[in-house]
Amino acid sequence: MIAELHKHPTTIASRLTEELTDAIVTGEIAAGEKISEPNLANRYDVSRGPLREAIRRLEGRGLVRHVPHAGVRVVTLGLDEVVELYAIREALEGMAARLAADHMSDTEIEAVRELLDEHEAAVQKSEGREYFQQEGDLDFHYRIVMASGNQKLIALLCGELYHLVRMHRYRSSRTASRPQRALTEHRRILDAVAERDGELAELLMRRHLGGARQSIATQLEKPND
Amino acid sequence: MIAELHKHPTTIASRLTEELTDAIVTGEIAAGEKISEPNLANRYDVSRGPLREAIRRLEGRGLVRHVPHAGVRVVTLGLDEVVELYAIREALEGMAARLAADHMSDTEIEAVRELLDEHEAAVQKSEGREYFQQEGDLDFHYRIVMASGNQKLIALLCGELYHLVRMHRYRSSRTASRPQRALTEHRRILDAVAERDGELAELLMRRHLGGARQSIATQLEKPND
DNA sequence: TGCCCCAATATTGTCGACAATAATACGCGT
DNA sequence: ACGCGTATTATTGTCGACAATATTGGGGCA
Repeated sequence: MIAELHKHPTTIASRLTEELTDAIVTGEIAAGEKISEPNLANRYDVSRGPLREAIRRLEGRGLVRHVPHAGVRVVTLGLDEVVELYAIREALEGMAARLAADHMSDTEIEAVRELLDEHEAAVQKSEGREYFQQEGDLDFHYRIVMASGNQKLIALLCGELYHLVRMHRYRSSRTASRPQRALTEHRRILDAVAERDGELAELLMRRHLGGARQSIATQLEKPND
Repeated sequence: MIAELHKHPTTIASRLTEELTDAIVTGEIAAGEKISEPNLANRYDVSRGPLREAIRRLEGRGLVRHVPHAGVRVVTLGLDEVVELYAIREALEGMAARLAADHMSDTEIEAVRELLDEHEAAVQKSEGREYFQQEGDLDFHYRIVMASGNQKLIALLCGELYHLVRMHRYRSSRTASRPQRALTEHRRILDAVAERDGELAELLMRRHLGGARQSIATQLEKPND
């Protein structure tokens, strides 16, 4: 988010798309909230034209739901839907890990290793600061997916699904992060990638995400809160 | 496409989205072609406003690619990209088949069985009419995915990926359809679903799609055409 | 009193015109 | 004659106003 002071003369609709995406993910615009076009238009000081185009893109990212002549609402993202999301991550990122074992360069592997070291330090220092760990978790997954080499897969995960994952994390912040355990699993996955063992990498990634999914599914059972 | 004479007062942008999707998929609008807004606007006799919104949605479906201030182009869909696509289908539809084994109702299973019978008859009667078989193939996959019960999965496959698959099929029509073999594999998958054997259903689906992927990947090697 | 129909209001959908950027073509200089 | 800078043109991006639809509130009737 530090960039964008590049030279590229970006368009209002593009800028709005990112701003609104961030606003929805962080909860600045509440889940389930009805989006009023005139409202948002002068809130972001833009015309309705670019705003509507940005909204159409949010629609494609699955962040809002649109019904003709009735407006758009931010998705609610119930726990069951998050479970669905994690099931898909299991399949897709398992595949990504397998491919990454073949495509990831040695230097990139080393870079991710250092990234995990930073996460380790961050976790040990600030015990309760789960927020950073959460974002750090996605950082790792992001790297693995990028290394898969499958462009469509990258677009799917980074362009749509990860936004929803982040959205869920901002909502239920204190839910079973278990940073130490996650970190260990990340290291194991990376080790498998480094050894070019795609099968193992996939297995470990699926287990990693499957565990997270079950953890969420468990909360779903409980009356909770 | 027979519908739409329902009562629902649909919007121009929505109608355009479907029309343009179909036009791109069938090749009426050529792959790689630059889309001119004024051109298409009076070609479909609409204003540029709804047209732009429809284009944004096509963008989300991965059918066109947009660069600011330079317009949008229809995606090219090289063979390597199709291979990427099938790799994703392998992961996602494998998962769908496993879930379908748990969720598909007996009556729905029977319905799909009849669908396959129709396909069988169609294949045997009109030998060379591959087109129908191609669409029929997606019909089967569509049913399995719908039965998975995972809404996000359904949206991903039916809302984005299948359009691209159909697009590829319209381009390279006569490429190794092997309808008889595909039909047999479909039956085996459905049998596994009927026996509630999710693991086997997933395995068979992955093999089914993996075979198709390798078939395409082979064409990729050859100098071809 | 409660329900239904109708009018008033607000919001979404659509349009045509204007502004900004990129592509093109022409002319000038070397 | 060739290349480059500039003017022209066309296309994309943006805006404000109008039309169509849904929602809300009020009034009448059973």
